[in-house]
Amino acid sequence: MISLQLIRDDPEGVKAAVARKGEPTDTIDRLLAADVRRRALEAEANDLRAERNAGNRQLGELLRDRRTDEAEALKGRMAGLSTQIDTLDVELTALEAALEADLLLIPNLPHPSVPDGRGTDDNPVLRSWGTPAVIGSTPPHWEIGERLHLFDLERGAKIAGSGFILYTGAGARLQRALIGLMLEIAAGHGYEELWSPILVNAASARGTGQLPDKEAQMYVVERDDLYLIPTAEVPVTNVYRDEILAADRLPIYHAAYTPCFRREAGAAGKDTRGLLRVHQFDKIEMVKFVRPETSFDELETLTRDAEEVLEALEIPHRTVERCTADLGFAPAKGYDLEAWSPGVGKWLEVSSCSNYTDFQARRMNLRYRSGPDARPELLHTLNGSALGMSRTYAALLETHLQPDGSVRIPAALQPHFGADAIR
RNA sequence: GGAGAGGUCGCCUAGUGGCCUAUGGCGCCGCAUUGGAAAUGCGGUUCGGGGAAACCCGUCGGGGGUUCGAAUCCCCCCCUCUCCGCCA
Repeated sequence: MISLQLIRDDPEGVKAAVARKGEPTDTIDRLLAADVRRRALEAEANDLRAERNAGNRQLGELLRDRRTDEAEALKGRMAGLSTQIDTLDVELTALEAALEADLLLIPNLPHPSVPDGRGTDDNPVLRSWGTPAVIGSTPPHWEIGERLHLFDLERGAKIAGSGFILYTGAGARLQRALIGLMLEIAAGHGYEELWSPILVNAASARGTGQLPDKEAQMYVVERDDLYLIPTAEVPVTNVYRDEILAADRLPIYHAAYTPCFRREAGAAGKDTRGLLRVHQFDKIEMVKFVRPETSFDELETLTRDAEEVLEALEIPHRTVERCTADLGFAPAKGYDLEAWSPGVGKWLEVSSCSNYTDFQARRMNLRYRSGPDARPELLHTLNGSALGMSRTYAALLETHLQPDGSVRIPAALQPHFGADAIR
């Protein structure tokens, strides 16, 4: 959520920034009107409370002194005050709820450096690594996987449904090896490993911005009011929710492996073959908690850390900057890593690295204290995948398929996989 | 799932309807003392909202209720601990 103060101070600037993301701006005027009204009501209720507090103090003294008649008279007046306060409170509570609800719907403002655009086609390519193989030079990963018995899409669908992958034998081991390598690389960059819950409560889902914006994307365990995480970003970013961290603890880097669950509602038929778009996939997520003035530099190193995984896997890839239309609800700026899939003939998004500035921190009431006597301030949060597994897995199979039908295992992965090829 | 005990300002803790405008200790910060320190003494030390400020308001796990008035009484929920049951 963005700062209400900022909306008060510069409503037109906020509207312009929201409009750049293509999000509606009508909530902003409504919000400002509600804010004015709220503050007036609050001041009024505040004064009445001060009066009641003083009166009650006096009433206590009267009762102690056994001045019963005076006490009874005062009681009558106090009761009237409380009725007035209650009336104001009812309106105030409703107003605050509406204000909060509106505030939660306003996206984070894009950083001025974010390029304008209408969709993914407008994402500028910043850099690329490796030489993409010619389209059609290799079969798609689902054919490779079937021939080498790496995964079983039909039985996965039988067990859970379409989009739930059953990995088998060497295919399962490859999955585990990738997780091991990625966690090891993250550890090498100073990310402390976490192993977290993969169901979260509503407060956590709200904290990172999944609620209310992306509720339809999540699997919900209604009976227990829990949500299956769509990314480790949710549990890991919420680790310090409602805390005040000492500045000398910053920056904090965490990395976590988790399965991720996404309903992908509305995406049916769109790049869904094989491992391209699945309901459950594995991912290593890096999360950073940093001082505000460092967050954009931290985004650059975060992105580099993710790129290094693709380099270790020897997969040609490119880094694009997400334009305003593709940036997403909560980030202020972000990059995507796209691995080349010669079998599918597409660039596959395998990582998304974003700076959320204070957007998530404000929702989570997550602050830090710059010195012993300093006021708590919001810190900045970032996260990036390193990497999303199933598409990386697909690109890996297609990239390293050998003429003899085997798949070469890149050197960095061999210690984790325990062999130099899948035959 | 059942029974019980708890949740108070970083930590510990007092507090059974109005001198609670929340006690005391530890820790921390400042000042005094000192050549410097320790010890000692004095003062400060939750977080948030409003306000130029003085100051006012809220905040005792969360939400409701009773009352002129709730940390305190009642109801619901969450969390922690102990015991029992079930169980990977």
